[in-house]
Amino acid sequence: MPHFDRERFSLQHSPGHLIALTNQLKDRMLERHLVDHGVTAAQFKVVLLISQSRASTPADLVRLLSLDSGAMTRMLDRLEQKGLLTRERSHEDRRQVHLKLTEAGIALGVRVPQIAADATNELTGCLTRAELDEFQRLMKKMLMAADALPELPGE
Amino acid sequence: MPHFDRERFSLQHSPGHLIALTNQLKDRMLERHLVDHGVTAAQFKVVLLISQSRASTPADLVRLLSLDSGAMTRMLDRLEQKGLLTRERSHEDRRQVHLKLTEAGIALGVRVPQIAADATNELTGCLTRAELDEFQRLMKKMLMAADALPELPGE
DNA sequence: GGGCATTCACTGCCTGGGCAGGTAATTGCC
DNA sequence: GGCAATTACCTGCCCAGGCAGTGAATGCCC
Repeated sequence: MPHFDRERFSLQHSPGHLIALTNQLKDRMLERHLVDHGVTAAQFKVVLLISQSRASTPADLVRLLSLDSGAMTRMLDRLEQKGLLTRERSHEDRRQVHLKLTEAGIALGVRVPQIAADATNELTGCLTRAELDEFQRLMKKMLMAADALPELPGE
Repeated sequence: MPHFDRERFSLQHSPGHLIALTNQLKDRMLERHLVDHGVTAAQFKVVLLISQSRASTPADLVRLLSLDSGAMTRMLDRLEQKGLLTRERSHEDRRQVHLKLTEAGIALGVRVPQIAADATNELTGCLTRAELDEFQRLMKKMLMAADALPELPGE
């Protein structure tokens, strides 16, 4: 039996809109914590993944972040522009581009987990541990049902 | 006691990234249901709110959707361009612009609740009723804690 | 009633994502 | 070995949101 029907549909109470608002709130909080470090919420994800050695090419990032390849190219343009990383064509596979953080990028990468943890705590601080666990479980359930959860290599 | 700290922070398992992925999935599903009707997920919200008489000016929409005023101007440009609505300067308050759906806009507005319900059911179909209720409750809790839930006039 | 703050809609400029198409390199298959 | 399919990255063209600043209209308050 479906949860919603035509008569009862109200945007304000729909899960979809709540998700959009929650996502917006999360980004705002994260941006606020990041503003002094000169990067945006979107850029921080890239720096974090490279810093944690989870990604070393644009294709890695596209897979991990479920983003478009074209968007990633431009994102890396901006990060390169800011002097946070460098691109270098791979020798083994000349299609690939190797990403390496600069010194500034490494320094930022060290700070970034604490910033992300702070922002996440600010968002979820009003929830109990059990509520937070359930919240994450439900999102994973929906993502897995739609096969939209990128699997993690080496885990 | 905070939920997260620097050492344990992994983007893939963080609530923030799960929210982003869930939001992305929701938009993809909604776009797929809407593509035959010639509007995007963002545009459908505007048509729905005007159709349900919850908004009649750009300022209403900005409040209800928690969007930027400049973004709304451009959104309305596109919808006007598509022939879904018209703008008319208010006579009582000449700062305001009254929004009115055209016939095509009204026709779309009739269909849109069913489409939204279908898309929402597709997203949440894997949850039980209790899980869905809890999911919505938790999001409202976070939004209210941050005062980021637009209150609904007349409810 | 005049002066001032606020509201409303809009504009320019930026970041950001999706899609389609293009090119080069690699892989796989016969 | 050669050819087709795939992969990786990039580009142009969209839609979309945030921020800052503008100008006009309104409300407020003395």
